[in-house]
Amino acid sequence: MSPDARQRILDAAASLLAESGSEALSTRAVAAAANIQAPTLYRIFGDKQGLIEAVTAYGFERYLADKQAQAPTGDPVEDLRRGWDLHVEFALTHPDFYALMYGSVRPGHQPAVPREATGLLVAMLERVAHAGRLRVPVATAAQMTGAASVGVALALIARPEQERDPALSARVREAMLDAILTDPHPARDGAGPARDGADTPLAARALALDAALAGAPPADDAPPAGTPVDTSPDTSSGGAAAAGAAPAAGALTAAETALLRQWLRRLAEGPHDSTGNSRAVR
Amino acid sequence: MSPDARQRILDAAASLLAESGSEALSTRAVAAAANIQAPTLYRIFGDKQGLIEAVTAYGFERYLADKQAQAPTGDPVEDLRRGWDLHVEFALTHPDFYALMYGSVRPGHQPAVPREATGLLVAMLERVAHAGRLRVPVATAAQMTGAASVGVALALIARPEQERDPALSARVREAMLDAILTDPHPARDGAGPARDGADTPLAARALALDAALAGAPPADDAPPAGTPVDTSPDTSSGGAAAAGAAPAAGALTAAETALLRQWLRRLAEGPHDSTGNSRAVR
DNA sequence: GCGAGCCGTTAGCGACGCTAACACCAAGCT
DNA sequence: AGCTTGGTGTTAGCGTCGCTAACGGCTCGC
Repeated sequence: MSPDARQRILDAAASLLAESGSEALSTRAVAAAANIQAPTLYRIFGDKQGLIEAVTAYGFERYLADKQAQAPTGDPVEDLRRGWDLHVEFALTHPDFYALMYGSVRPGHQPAVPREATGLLVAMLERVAHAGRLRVPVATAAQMTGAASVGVALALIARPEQERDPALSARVREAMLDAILTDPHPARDGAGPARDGADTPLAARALALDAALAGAPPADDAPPAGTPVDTSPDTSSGGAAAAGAAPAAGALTAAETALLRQWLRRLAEGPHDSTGNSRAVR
Repeated sequence: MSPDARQRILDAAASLLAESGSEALSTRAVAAAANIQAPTLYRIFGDKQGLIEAVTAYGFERYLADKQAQAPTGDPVEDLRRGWDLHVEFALTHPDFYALMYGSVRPGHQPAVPREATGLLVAMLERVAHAGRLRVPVATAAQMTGAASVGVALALIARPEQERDPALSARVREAMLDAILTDPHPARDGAGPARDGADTPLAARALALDAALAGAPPADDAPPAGTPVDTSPDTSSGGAAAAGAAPAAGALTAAETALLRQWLRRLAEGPHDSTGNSRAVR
């Protein structure tokens, strides 16, 4: 009677969500639409949150599979731009999915899809760093661009369609790129302030070396399943560098490489960290 | 028996929300805590969404009343900075309130508190524009900074407390200010970009960084004391650069810098593979 | 005095997330 | 073959939720 109940449930939930919004996504309605009973749903997904995470991940991956083929450009910065635009485009074309993924925040915990998307973002940024174009550490750039892009997407889908400023996303995107990249962009409106300080080459060089020490940039199609995403800013402390993954720096030991990379990131951060709260990097 | 039922309900709902999170905010629990019956609650607030908007507005205004006295500085840009920080600080000190205000997005409609907060933001930006410091329209700047600050606050709330990067907010804030403000920093002598190639091998990168470090005198052990404090972190650093002596590697001590440079030279002449640095990691 | 409107209370409706308990059925073991 | 075993489907129901109809007592203008 039911060849693949899980898939039927996911399809039913996805169409129910796309058509009637997240408020209509009840377990009863999904079970009725998938023509199964409630206990089967709970046996497969555990509880409603498990269903939600599964259906959001399902929709997200289906969208990525459609669009990911266009990703690889030669320029990693351009890839980063396209990643931003893809993110916002997904939010606008599937607002209910996006609201469920990013727009339902519970203070303690982060669901699965944003973490997965952060992995893709980190992979993109590692390629950018490998090209010597990043002037902040990859983790910092990932946090900044991730937070800003989510904020833009939520702001866009929160207001009615005709009130949305279509240029908002690109403006914030370029502002963030200006903040994390080294080079001034070649061809945009010439009003760019061209404010690369004399310190940026040092930071860029440190980060480029750090990226090289981390190993080759991840391949285009392979999402870094194994690469640890060091969310904590000051961390790593050897976990990444020392444990597995010894990079090609044969001249240094693993412990030395770990300490070296730590220093490189401190170099890239600059002499002092902004803001009154100077407890950023101890 | 009930001098002011509305106020009692609001207080009960606020404490219930602050203590037990948004999931415990049921109309039944609020009614029981306020010692009233369900129909009274619905007569006053209409439905649960009305209660939520009222209680979030209540908490937000109470917070604003506490902090708003410190607002007026002479500099409107500094006021804008404080407004940003106030926003993020509110999100971090009252995460459940904030999650209810900004973190529960329904694709069509925007609740009351964000609209009210946007009004304050627009007022601040109008003063900035009046001072001639804005280079984009006020509405544009409001959308950009509003979206980015909400994204930052939600990103900070979403992850556990010890994983939060305390500098993230300031970094994104300054990036947005750089994007919407006219440049107050005097243009410096623009040393050439001195970019290194896209795929420089590891040795070249090590040497490039070593050369950059050679220009900087080894920093003394107290970096922040001597360096002039600049409010704008990323961009400027004009004080340090204008001091002549190059981008001080203030993040590292003299001994660390020495050992770092030693390692860099070992990296440069070490047995790195001739095939290029494409060593797969995972 | 007296109808009119306001307010609190009781009781309950329909829907929700979730689960115990049982029926069935194919597969493996003695 | 007989029996156990484990997975699957089904029924029925528990406790809670948001929300509301209906009633009774209250004050108040007339």
